[in-house]
Amino acid sequence: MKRRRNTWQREIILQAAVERCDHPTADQIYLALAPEYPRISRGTVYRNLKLLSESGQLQQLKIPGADRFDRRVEQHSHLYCVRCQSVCDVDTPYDAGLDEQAARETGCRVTGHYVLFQGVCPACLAQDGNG
Amino acid sequence: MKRRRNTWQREIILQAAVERCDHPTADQIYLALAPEYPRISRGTVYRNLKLLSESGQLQQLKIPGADRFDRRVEQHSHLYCVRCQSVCDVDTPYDAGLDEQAARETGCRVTGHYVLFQGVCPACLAQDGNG
DNA sequence: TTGTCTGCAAAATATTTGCAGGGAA
DNA sequence: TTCCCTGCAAATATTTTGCAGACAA
Repeated sequence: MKRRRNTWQREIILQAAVERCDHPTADQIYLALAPEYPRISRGTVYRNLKLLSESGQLQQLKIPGADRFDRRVEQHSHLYCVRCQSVCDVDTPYDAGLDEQAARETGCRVTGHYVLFQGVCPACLAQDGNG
Repeated sequence: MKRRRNTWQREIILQAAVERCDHPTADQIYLALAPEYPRISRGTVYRNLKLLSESGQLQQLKIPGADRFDRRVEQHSHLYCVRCQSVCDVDTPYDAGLDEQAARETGCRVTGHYVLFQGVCPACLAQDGNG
C-alpha cells in the first residue's frame, strides 16, 4: 500500500470540489482553479480527483457526457437534466434487496448499484414558461 | 418530421446488433462488420445506431467507458462487470414510484431512471477460482 | 428531382499516461 | 534519500461533424 503525500495541489483541488454543490466535472474544477493557479495542470486535477474519490473524500459520479464529483459521499441518487446537463441530488433510500435479487438472478457477485434519474430541472422548466 | 430512407448499411448494422446478446459498443459493431464490408465507415455505424435507438429498434445503454447497444428494448436493468467490462441483463421490476418521489423531492419533471449494478460476472469469478 | 444518407477525414470531447524534474516525509 | 507527485505534452478513446457525391423514394 502506497503512502500518500500531502501536496498543496491536492489540497486546493479538494477545496475547489467541496465548496461547490453543482456536481462539477473534472474540467470545470480545473477551469475554476486555473485563473488563480496558472501552473496547475489538467493531469494533476484528474489524477487527484480520482485519488480523492478512492480515499472517500469525494464521490465520483458516472454521468452521460462526463464524470462529476460530489462532495456528498453518503449513498444517494442523482437526476440528470437532459436540457442543461445539470445534476441534482435525490435522496432515495438504498434498496439492498435489489443487489441480492440481481446476484441471485445473474450469478454475479454484486457490489452495489446506482440509480440515475433523467428529466428536466426547475430552471429549465421555468424557461419553458412552465411548459 | 423527416422521412427515413432504408439503406443496406442501416440494415446490416441493425442485423449485427440484433444477432448478438453481449451488449456491444458502437465500435465493436463497426469492427464486426468491417471485414465483410470494408467500405463501411465508423460515422455511418455511429449515426445509424443512434437512429435505430431513437426509433425503438435498439436500446442505447449509458455504460462507463462507452455506450452499449441492446437488442432487448423492453425496460430492464444491467450489471457492469468491473473486471472484464462485460454487461449482462438483470430483470428487475421498474419502480415508477421512485420517479414520483424524485419529482416531488426535487421539483424536476422526471421522465424515468435507470439502474446500473456493479459487480463481477460469473466468468471472472471462475477465473479467480471462485474467490 | 429531392433531400437523406454515405464515406472520408478532421474535429471535438473526455481522460490517461510517459517522462524528467521537484518536493514531502 | 526515497519515491510519490507535478507540469507538460502527447497519446487514447469515444463520438461527432463538415463536405461532396451517392442513392432511395
